[in-house]
Amino acid sequence: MAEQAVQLDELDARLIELLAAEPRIGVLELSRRLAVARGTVQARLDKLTARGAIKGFGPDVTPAAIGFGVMSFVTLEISQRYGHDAVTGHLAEIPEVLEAHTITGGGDVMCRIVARSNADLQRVIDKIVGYEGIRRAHTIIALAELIPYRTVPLTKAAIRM
Amino acid sequence: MAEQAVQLDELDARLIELLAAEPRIGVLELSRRLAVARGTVQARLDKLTARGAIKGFGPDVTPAAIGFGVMSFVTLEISQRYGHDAVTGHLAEIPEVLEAHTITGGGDVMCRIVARSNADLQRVIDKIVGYEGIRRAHTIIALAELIPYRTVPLTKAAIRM
DNA sequence: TACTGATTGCACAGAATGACCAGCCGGAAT
DNA sequence: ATTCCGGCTGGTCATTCTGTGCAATCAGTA
Repeated sequence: MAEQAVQLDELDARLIELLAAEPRIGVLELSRRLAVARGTVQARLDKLTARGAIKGFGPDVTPAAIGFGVMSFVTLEISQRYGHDAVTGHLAEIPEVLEAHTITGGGDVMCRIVARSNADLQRVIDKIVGYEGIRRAHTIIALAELIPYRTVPLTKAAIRM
Repeated sequence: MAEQAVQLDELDARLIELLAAEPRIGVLELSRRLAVARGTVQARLDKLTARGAIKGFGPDVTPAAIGFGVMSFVTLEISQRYGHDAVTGHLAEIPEVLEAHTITGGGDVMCRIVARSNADLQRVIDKIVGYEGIRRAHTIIALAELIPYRTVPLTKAAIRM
């Protein structure tokens, strides 16, 4: 967690934006589009990835496109006796759990779940709550995606701190 | 939204897994690791991206690493008079809004918000609710990331439908 | 002025890419 | 059984990109 907040400049932001728009283009092409030397692009990219600003370039899998059309947010209430670690271990074993966070407020853990259908969602939730450490689950189904996950606007907002 | 659920096979799953683990390796290296012909890897990748199973290979920006260390889920209650479109437009203009979904249950819209600090979160929320179409906001702050966003386990679960 | 860090332009060898093609294989249809 | 077909293989080709190193330039700072 030793992440020092990286201060981006305008070139970094444009670099990320370009990369987000056309991820398969290489360093050379990037340097041409940005009108800077190739070495500069390489240095910037190395720095951004080294400092953690760019985690990676993983393939963005669309769950809906591989059969998991139902997405939902599930809030869990966990027994105090069981630590978060145990619950995390349990959730990590369920592939339909895409992410999980501890949260403030009524619930203790918020996780994002996908399933093949509403009926299948029931199965997944049963799998989640079928663990002693979890007392109850509150399910919210996502009906439509208004804004798909994005970070490009954020990088632009980050250039002058 | 013409996404036909793509049926993955075991090679697809291994391909995605490898790509997720080491995103910068090329097609040739992939073919070596998977012990298949290079053309096969190219064909598979083309098919997966063409059918939408892989949305892209965008740079995964870590908001926390560029100064936005606070993450939260905000549930919005919107006025019925204003359509979702108007609200979407408003939210889309706020860079700190990383994604948004319409949902079932008490709220109407769930969105993911980041901010530089708790104080800054207040500013962002004010910006969100400073719009007529939005009546109130319910904020849940994410304290710790138990499971970072992942899809690899899901691809494995998808191979036999 | 001297120093440091970043950027530039250039060069090189090695490697990967996209594009082909002929051959092979298993399953499905005839 | 025979034919057809899609997918996979292994190979080649010219082109392009990558990683690397280097000297020179430039801006900001000590």
